Amino acid sequence: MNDKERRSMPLFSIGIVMKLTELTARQIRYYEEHGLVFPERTKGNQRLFSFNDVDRLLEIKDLLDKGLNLAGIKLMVEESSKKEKEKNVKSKDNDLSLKELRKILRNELKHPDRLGQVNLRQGELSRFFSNR
Amino acid sequence: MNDKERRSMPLFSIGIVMKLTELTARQIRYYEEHGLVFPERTKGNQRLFSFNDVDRLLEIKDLLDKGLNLAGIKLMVEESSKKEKEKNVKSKDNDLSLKELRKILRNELKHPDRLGQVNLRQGELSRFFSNR
DNA sequence: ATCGAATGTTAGGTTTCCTTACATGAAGTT
DNA sequence: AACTTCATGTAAGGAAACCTAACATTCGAT
Repeated sequence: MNDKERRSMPLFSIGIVMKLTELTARQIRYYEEHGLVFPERTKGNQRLFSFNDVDRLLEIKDLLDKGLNLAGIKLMVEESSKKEKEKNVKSKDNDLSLKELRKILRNELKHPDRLGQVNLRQGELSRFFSNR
Repeated sequence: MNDKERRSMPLFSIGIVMKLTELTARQIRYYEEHGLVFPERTKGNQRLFSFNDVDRLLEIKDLLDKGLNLAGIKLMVEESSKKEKEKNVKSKDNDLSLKELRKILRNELKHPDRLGQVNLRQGELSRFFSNR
């Protein structure tokens, strides 16, 4: 499993995504309805979002805050997705990066500090897991 | 938000964790009952697992496969958690690592390849997000 | 004043998860 | 062989989270 797969893996329920993005369920569904995100579904038809999806939602939120309307945002996110794709084509395989990554990720903790409901600060997850 | 927080963040429903770990719900709950993992809970009392929790479950599964019983496993995972903690104490703050991480994570994809149900290969997530 | 875009809200139904309790298979004990 | 114990399966009843569809509201633009 490489980075690409990892980031497109359906992991999060809509409830979690709400907390991560501080968007309402209504908003998220509305954006999907208008072709801005494409979460997977469980067998029971419930939405499952990937890191990429969350990234995209954060980007959407960002643009909304800046006054864009959905039509404009749609163009923007499609655009930035294309760019990413190109980058991907040009960039080498990421198995090497993975090794580095592991090396970097050599620190650990133990007891979750009872964070409970972390409201992700705008763009934090995005910046980490994504690449705009 | 640093790496540590990110990894202890309650994100995954038990359903997802089942797929990630290939453990049954019964098993996961049983391990919790016996003090091997400590997932958070939603307001409605549903379990929410972090990356660390998933890591730990993968480690447990590993040890089970090797014939250990829960008592032994409990000792092991407690041990390895302690080690992680020590490492953490010694290691510098990871905001620097974060910068490197971002640099490394400069590749993207677009359309999830309809993976649907990825059964995480044993230890893959673990190796990526954790550090044993 | 009207319209459309974005979001809120509500209702009814389905899926997922919860706990509790009892059942079962495999291993070890007596 | 009968008994235990451990790890897991399974079933029941209920609660939480999610679903779609429909209607309501807000607000900026015409």
